[in-house]
Amino acid sequence: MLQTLFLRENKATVIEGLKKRGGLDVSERVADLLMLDEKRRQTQQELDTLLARSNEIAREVGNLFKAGKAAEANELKAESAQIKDHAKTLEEQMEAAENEIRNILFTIPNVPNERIQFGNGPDDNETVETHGSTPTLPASALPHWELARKYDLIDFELGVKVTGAGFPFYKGKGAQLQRALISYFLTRANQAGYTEYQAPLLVNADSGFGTGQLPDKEGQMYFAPEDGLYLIPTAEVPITNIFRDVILKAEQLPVKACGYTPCFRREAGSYGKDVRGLNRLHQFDKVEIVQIAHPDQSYSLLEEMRAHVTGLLKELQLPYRVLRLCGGDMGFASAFTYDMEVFSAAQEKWLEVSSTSNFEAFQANRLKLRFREGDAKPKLAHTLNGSALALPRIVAALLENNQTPDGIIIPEVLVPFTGFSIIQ
RNA sequence: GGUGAGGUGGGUGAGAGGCUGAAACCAACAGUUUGCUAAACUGUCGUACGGGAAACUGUACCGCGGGUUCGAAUCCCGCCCUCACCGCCA
Repeated sequence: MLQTLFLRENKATVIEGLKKRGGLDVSERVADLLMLDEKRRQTQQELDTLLARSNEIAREVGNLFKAGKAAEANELKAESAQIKDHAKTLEEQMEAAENEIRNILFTIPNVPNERIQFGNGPDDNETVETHGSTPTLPASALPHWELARKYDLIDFELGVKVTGAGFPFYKGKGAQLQRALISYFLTRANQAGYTEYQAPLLVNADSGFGTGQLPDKEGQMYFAPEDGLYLIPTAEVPITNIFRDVILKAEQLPVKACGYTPCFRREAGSYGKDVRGLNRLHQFDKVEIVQIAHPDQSYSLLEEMRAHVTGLLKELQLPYRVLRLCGGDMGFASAFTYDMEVFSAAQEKWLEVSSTSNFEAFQANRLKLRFREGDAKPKLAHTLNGSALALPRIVAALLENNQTPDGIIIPEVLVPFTGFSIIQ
């Protein structure tokens, strides 16, 4: 959520910047909002004056009663009654204006950073880095869902029986490979200075609101109505919300946190396309890295996070590319996003395995996540997060790219975690 | 699930209709003292939204929402949450 004050002072920049999101035009909404804001401030001034008078009367009445001048006190009471009526009207107006302002703010996405290009969608993203060569597989090569069956690693049908589509069982070496990847990712995040958390998998509405899943994208989350709790779609939600309503000291920045969680996504409406095998699931595992940063540092830290993620991909010896998303393909809250994709050789497809973003102050504004320098007024911090990494598509690429007539070769860095070097 | 207690500033915790944005203590920060550290002493020490060039100043906020009253942290009603004990259980 953008700040009203920021909007007031940077109206033109905001409107221009948002056009990069596929030509989005917010000029009308912003104009409405600023008008409401103007009205809100006027109303507040009026109301404050009124309440100040009311407080004054209350004090006088008290003094008069003490002095035994009941008659004079009763006169003042009459004035107070009038003020009260008027104040109530003004309060209602204030509240109405505030609500309208908030409702408009909810519809305005974050302003893309100046380095972000105009674009309408995925086709306009720029590749900023590629690494590794795509392996050429023999004609007999299999897609990962067939390899998973051949080596008895993943059972999709069993998942359907027990839960439903998109909830696979991992089995034997398949399950062990999952555990190894999680452990490897966490170990590397720890080494990079991220404090590990094991977070709740259900969160309350305040948290969903804090990171921006609510009020808009509630259809994406599983919901337990009895308890009013949401299953997390990513560890970003519980981990970032640790810092909701927190004022940090500037010296504490950057705060680096990480965590492994299963992620639950309803993926409503995405059936039928690219959903085979591990490509898109309702439940999947992911290690997430999060940073809370000083605004001056957030972009250098974003590069650090990108290097962390690509470092993992290099170690896993997966061919990858890094995309800088264009305005039209970026998430609602993001100001700058890198997507990391690995090449899945049998499907001959690039699969997104990480999305690493700087939200600048957009999320922090909702979270009321601030920092203080010296004894200055608190300022909003910047938040960043990235997958490091999401498992299923990594597994898909590993299985496909590393298949040999003898079996599936486990990358060397993983062997200490799996305890085996080949799946046969 | 049952019963009871309670939600006040970074923490502990007082306040029980006006003098309370809130005592005291702890923590934190700045300074004095000191060969250094510590101790001691002094001072500062909530947030938001307004007004103001600034100094400063107005309003709101004591879990949340209503109500009573000239006046509510304090009284009344509803809700939420936390804790303790019992029951059940990983």
